[in-house]
Order: sequence, then C-alpha cells, then structure tokens
Amino acid sequence: MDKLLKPYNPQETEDRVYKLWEDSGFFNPDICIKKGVTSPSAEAFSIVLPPPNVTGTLHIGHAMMLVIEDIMVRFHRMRGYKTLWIPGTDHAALATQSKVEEIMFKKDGKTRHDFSREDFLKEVEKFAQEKHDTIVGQIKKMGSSTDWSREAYTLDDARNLAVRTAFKKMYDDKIIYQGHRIVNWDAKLQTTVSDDEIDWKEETIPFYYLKYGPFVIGTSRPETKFGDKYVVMHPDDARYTQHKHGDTFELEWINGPITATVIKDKAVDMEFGTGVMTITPFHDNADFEIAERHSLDKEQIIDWNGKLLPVAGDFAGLYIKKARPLIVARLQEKNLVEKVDEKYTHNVAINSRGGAVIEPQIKKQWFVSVNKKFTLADSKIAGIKSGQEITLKELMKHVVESHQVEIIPERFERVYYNWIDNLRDWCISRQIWFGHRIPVWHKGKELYCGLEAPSNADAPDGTSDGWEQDPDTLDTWFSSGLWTFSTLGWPNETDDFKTYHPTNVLETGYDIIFFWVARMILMSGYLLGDVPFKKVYLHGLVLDAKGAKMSKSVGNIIDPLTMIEKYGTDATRLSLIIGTSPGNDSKMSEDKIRAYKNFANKIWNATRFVLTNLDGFDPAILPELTEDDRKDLAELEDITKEITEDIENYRFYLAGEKLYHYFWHTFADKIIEKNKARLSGVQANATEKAAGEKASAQYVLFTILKRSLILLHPFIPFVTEEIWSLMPYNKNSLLMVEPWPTKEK
RNA sequence: GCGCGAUUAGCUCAGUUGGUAGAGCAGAUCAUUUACACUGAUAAGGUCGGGGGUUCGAGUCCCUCAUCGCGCACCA
Repeated sequence: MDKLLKPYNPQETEDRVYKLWEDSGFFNPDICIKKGVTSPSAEAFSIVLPPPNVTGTLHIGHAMMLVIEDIMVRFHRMRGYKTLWIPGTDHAALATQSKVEEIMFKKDGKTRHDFSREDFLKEVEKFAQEKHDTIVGQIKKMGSSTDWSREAYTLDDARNLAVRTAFKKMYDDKIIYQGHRIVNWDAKLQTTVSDDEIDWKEETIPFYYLKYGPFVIGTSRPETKFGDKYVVMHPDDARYTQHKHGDTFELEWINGPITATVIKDKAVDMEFGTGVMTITPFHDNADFEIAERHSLDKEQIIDWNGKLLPVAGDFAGLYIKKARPLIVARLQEKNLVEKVDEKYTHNVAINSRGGAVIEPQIKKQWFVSVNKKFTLADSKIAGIKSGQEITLKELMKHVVESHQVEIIPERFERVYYNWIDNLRDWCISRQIWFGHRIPVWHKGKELYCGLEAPSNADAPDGTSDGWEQDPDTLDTWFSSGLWTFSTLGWPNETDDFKTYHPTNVLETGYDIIFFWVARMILMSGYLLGDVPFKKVYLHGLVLDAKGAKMSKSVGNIIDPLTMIEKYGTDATRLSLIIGTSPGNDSKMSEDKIRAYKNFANKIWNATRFVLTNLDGFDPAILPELTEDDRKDLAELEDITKEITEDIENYRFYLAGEKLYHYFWHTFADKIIEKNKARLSGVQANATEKAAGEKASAQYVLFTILKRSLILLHPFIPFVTEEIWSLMPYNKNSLLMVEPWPTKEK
C-alpha cells in the first residue's frame, strides 16, 4: 500500500508483472482449463502472431500489431474463451540471407561463395538466432500474452515437415510444375524473386528511334537489340498494311546484315512510338508472350551476371550499363539512329530485398499454377462441394466473395480481387541457400518428389545412389502460407489443430495482403479445403508526427523500446490504439505517448484515493443507494456494454478512447469529486445518516474502480494488474483471468 | 491507364443504421497546504474541400470538380 504513495513507476513494475503472468501459465489455454479458469467446453478463440522476420528488431508497426492482438486475446481470455495466441518468427529466406551477405561483405569482404553451403548456413543461422532472441524480448516487453510453450519458427523441423508435405501434394496434383518461363532475375543476388518482391523506380533516360530496314522502331534499351529478328506491329495498323505477317526482308543491323520477319500481333500499341517494335523474348515478359503465340525463337542476349553474350559481337562480355553508350555510338556511326528523345520516363524494376536491378530472363523454375483445375477432395468451404474441380484462383476469390473470410475494412476486398485478377503463376524456387530445400531429387533426367530422399539413407556405406537434391530453396511465403495450421501441428491430426483451426482473426498490415493473406488462403483452401481464418483485420502504417514514413536514413524513427523506457508500455500501447482505425495510416508522436503516461498515473492516484477511504467498508453489504448513485452505477453498466460491443466489432480505438474519457473525466473528475463530502461525513447532520452516506459512497467508488480495472486491462495490462494486486477483497487471483462482466452471447 | 483513401476547431483525429457538430493536444482566463501540477474549473474556437442532387431533414446517401496521399498494372 505504501507503493501507492509515490507516482506510478512503470519501469519497476512491468517486467515483474510479466514474469507473474508467465509463471501463472495462463498464456497457455491448457493451463487455464487445468486451473479451472476456463471451461473445458468453452468455445475456442485463436490467432497466430504474424511472425516477425529474423532480420532485425521490432519497429513501432510491430508494436501496434502486438497491441491490437493482445487486446483481442486478453478480452477473449477474460470472457472465458479457450484462448490461444501462438508466437513465432519467420526465417524470411532472401531478406535474411542478403542481410548476412551484406554484413559479411562489409566486415571481411567475403561473399557466400567463399563458404561451403553448410558453413554459410551456419553463419546465417547464428545471425537468425541472435535476432530471434532480441525479438522475443521485445514481444514480451509489449506485454503480449502469447503462449510461449507453443512458439514456432517457419524453418524449424515441424514446419519443414509441413512444407515438404504441402509441396509433395501439390506436385502430385501437378499444381506445382517446373517450367521455362520469364522470371525476375537478380544478377547481384543470383536468384529469382517473385513479382510481389519488386519495387518500381521511376527513371528518365533517352529513347531511341532506330532504322530497322523499312521501319523505324523505338527502344529505350538498344543493348538488347542484337538478336531482334522479328518486327511486330498491330494487324489493324493502316500504316503497315503492305507488310504481311510472315514477310521477310534483309537489313543492315548493329553487327552486320540480318534477316527479319514481320509479325502481326494485337499486343502492339499503335499509339506508342511508331507503332512498330522489335522483340526480345528472352528478356521481356510481353515479348515472351508474343513469341509464344507465334512460336518464335527466343535467344538469350544477357547472361546470368548481367553481361552481354557472344551474340553481341564486339560488345560481348560487357555489363549492359557500360555497353549501352558504346552501342548507341555504333548505331550512330552506321547511321541507324533516326532520332533521340532525350527525356523518356519509365519504371525500372528493382529487387526490394537488396536493391539490384531486375533483368527478366527465361529460366527453368518451379511454379504454382493458379489456373490449373484440381479436385478438392474434402471441402469444408460453403459453395464448393467435396470432389469438385476448381482452380486456386477461383478458390481464393470464392472464400472472400462469399464472406467466409471477411476483410476489415471491407474496401480491401476490392484490392484483393484486383490482385487475384492480375495473378500469374507463382514462381516459388529461389537460387539461395537459406530456406526450405525443395523436396525433389534428380538423377540424370529422372525426377523424384517425396518427403524423404529416394536413396536408401540407411545403406551401410551411407552413399547415395546417384540421386541429388534440387539445389534450390523455396520462396519464404511458401512456408508462411502454411502458418495458421503448421503452427498447430499439421500434417498431424493434433488436438490443437482440431480445436484451434480455422483461426478466428488474422491481424496484420494491409501492405502484406498479397504476400501473405492471399497465400494463406491459397494454402489452407488447397490443403485443408478450409479457410485459414474467419476475419482479417488490417492495420495501417505508423507514420511520424508529420505524416512521413519512418526510416532510418531520415532519422525519424520512434523506437518502441525507447518509448517504453521513457513512458512505460501501457502509455505506448494506448498511444498506438487511440486515434487509429483499421486500414488507415496513423501518426505517432512522443507527445501523444506522454499524454497516456499521465493517464496511467491518474488511475494510480484515483486508486490511492479510493483505497485510503475504505475504512469500515464491507463489499458483501449492499448499502442503501441514492438515485444519483444508481444513475452512476447504471452508467457504468452502459459503458461496460459499449466497450464490450466496440471490442467485439474491432473498434479498439473507440473503446480505448471511451474508457480514457470515462475514467478520467467522469469517474475521477465528477464521481469522485462529488463523493468526497459524503466520505468525510460533512453532508449529513445525523451520525447514523452520515455512516450510511459514507458506506454508499464507498460502495459506488469501489465498484466503479474495480470494474474500470477489468475493462481497461486488455488495453493497459500492466498498471491495471499491478493495482489489482493492491486491491482488497480479491487476493489469490490475477486480473488477466478475471471474468469479463458481461454474459456470453 | 485501372482502382482506393483522405479533405471536419490552430494541430491530430472521432462522428458505428441520415435527426440542429465531438474529443485530445496546443492556446486563453481562473484556482492552489487538493488522491493526482503527470492537477482542477471556465470560456473561446468549425458556412464539416467547392458545386449540384435525393430527402421534411445530409458531415453522413448519389453525381461532379479540385487538392493531397496510396495501391495495382506498365509499352517496346
């Protein structure tokens, strides 16, 4: 009780309280049942933590995610649900590997090729482990009530089994196939990346009009033109009706005479340039498709390191960037340049993980087909029958359209459909070492896909019989896509899986809807014939006070740990909830956090006042209440109902604000103030009446304080739990498992 | 090009099914041996981006324009 005499000190409270929660075991629903806190027959409420990448530390956006999820989890736990929140981390394949390579290169000037695959992976794993430990510490600092006994990692053994199982099923169904297709090639990292991993950067460069036989063609990339022997125009273009599809003609080109063929294709934009172009099918997706339609040759011009191949003649072996001005000079010498447009603005593709320019290349890769029909053997999805034929694209669209997966806010459904409609087959193989190895083995032209290697691993000599595993690893999102059920023990039919899947809510940032949300729907739909979650709650970005994106280079980062040190976790949590709404970006400032620190102290002081005025109070006796008392208590019931509904309907920002306002400006400013006189007995003349007034005042204040602590707990768990431990008449229990004061629906 | 969002008090934002505008912060004035200065009280502050429409009634629904921001696609 002496503790209350000083201002609230989050620094000496929070770690101790978290330890108390952890030791209680109540983060684990099994223990809640065992200890009688949760009924064995209670309904389940489960969410997965979007696993943070083991590439760095948590930022303020992660902090927001943890707060929103913790509010949902604590609320449901208090309401008596069998509540499970599984934590974990993501190996983030390419992001982590490129980070380690970057550090290695800066430190020792080494690349991964200076190591064996095994030794390099040891380095990456060491790095990942360090980051993992930091991240876990940060998650705890935020007060997250995650069940650590079930912690998972996207690259651990259990998840690897899930990945191999998923891959094999898709392979057997021919949903996964190997094909020569245009991929996004990063010559620096020597790997493919998916369409979603690309950033587009605007660039202004010259645009050249080149004489190509009787035509003039436009190009911004003269260095790719060596092998261009097809000239393409729109079949309806009146300017070129004298040229027929299939006509051939001789022309003088960069390195001498060549024979060109006329191709008519509707993909050509008549309005752009001269309406005529040559194509480079090996290094451009649109050109590739034209070549496919007309069965044209495809020749590689640029090699895997970004250098020109022998087809470039004198320019062979040069990096394209160096070659470009030289080639332009050659073209000018040969009088092949009709004109140059100096300022042409276009977008360049950049790998978002590492920054190198993407060169489209044709490469044999593993793909997930989104348009191939397969039979969904066992469907739990309404509107799709077991045994029905369907494509992944249709499946992904159906569950959202039929609202079996509901997205909050709703407008993101359109964003989701837009992405689905543009979706192409998903390139899942990566030429990097860190990640899940593809469970396919090669022996000459033979191919084997299985959960284990085809060779007898127990053979006495221990040697393989010529089978070699595919060297590639999987896109990190392949394993993330399984997260809602791989964390529950799938492919084993565990109790956890039966109890907690599908999960109730997926809470994540809207920037990750394609990478992750869509892939989870894909994987769950295909492998389980079910949805991975019933609701998707999308939060926005956390921007700085001026509305700018936080970034290290700009130096406007607000680090959650620093804020926690200065103002406490509760204050940081409230500032991340109030004034933010789903799907919208929000602004964060230190002032805002400071304001909520004051709120924590306000609760502390109000408690001090109430508890120091409880002499002679017996909570078991219901005193005679005045009409005013009854009004105050009725208002408490109203606010309880409102807060409950707000949380149920994902309006956390409203609930937080209402509680803040109610506690401070109704309870503290009005109700406490008007009861002060009654407590000291100055209002009544008769002693007997004074005693009655005092008992009523005590009852009202104690009741409201106690209830407020319960309602506030999901938002600011530390200060409320700490005060709860100081409250008389309710020893032996933690606030985190105190029943929520409304009836189950 | 296709799509989405925002525009409400000086600043940041609420306003959940249409019923004569609401909070925090900042600023103003006052209070001070108070549970709490990490305080309280009071007052001030808005033609809800412009225009049009539906309606008895619009910040809220519809159309249109403007400005800012974002996503997707991407053409040689």
